[in-house]
Amino acid sequence: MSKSLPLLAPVSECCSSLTAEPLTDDQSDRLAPVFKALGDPVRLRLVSLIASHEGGEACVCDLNDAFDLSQPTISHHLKVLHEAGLLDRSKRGVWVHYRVRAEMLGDLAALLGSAR
Amino acid sequence: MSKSLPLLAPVSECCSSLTAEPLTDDQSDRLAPVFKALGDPVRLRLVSLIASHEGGEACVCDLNDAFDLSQPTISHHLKVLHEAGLLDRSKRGVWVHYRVRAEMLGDLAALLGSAR
DNA sequence: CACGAACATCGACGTCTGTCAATATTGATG
DNA sequence: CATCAATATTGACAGACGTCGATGTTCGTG
Repeated sequence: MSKSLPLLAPVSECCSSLTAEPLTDDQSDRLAPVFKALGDPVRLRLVSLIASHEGGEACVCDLNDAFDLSQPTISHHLKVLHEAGLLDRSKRGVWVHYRVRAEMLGDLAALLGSAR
Repeated sequence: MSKSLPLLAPVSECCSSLTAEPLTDDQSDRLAPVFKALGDPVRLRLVSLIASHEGGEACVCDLNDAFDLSQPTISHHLKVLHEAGLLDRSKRGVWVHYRVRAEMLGDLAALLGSAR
């Protein structure tokens, strides 16, 4: 039985280098869903829309208008990004605001940047 | 008609920041397949195995043994990574060696790291 | 040239994913 | 409390994806 990390443990607690030694099965199983979440054009654009929005956060209502997709579809993509640990979610009245988790992106950047 | 970039143009020629301004449709369409390629545990482990292998490259024969998967399956994953621009491929006799394209990983890292 | 080894391609199969319309939930407001 | 607006959930469906066994291709070697 392995000491399991919390579901959304920072990437840095999981693995910090691609080159020092190969990822274990566990590490790649934990890491892959995060990249998979980024591996969709709509979700990538959502992340960039939120990141570039003033205050670093955006309301779902703003995001819906940026796509030619149904509201449930956008909601679905936001859920995927949130569950991957890439977006924080905060409810303010009827509105829901999403914010990019810079720590997570930073960890991913450090991981990818570790290759010579 | 847009000035189309070559299929495997460096990420840096496509977009260098997630926060300066949102990605366009074209940019996210171009970028998403790269992250999608990394969004599979087997492929992530392949990248890390190759990156951490001596000389920064590995022969397919070494990689096959590291997984409990069929040889065609590994070959398929290597193809996906290669076509995403993440791996370079070189044939030496009967052997094929793959090498991580550090430039591509570096570009991705810079992109992800651009979030505050 | 025949054979075997390393790797790729093909075709098939079950599962996962992105999308939608319909519906549910939550909260503000009259 | 009734209603409306914002968002989430559900169920369905087509297409994409990961995997395999079988087969093809390329190259070194006897």
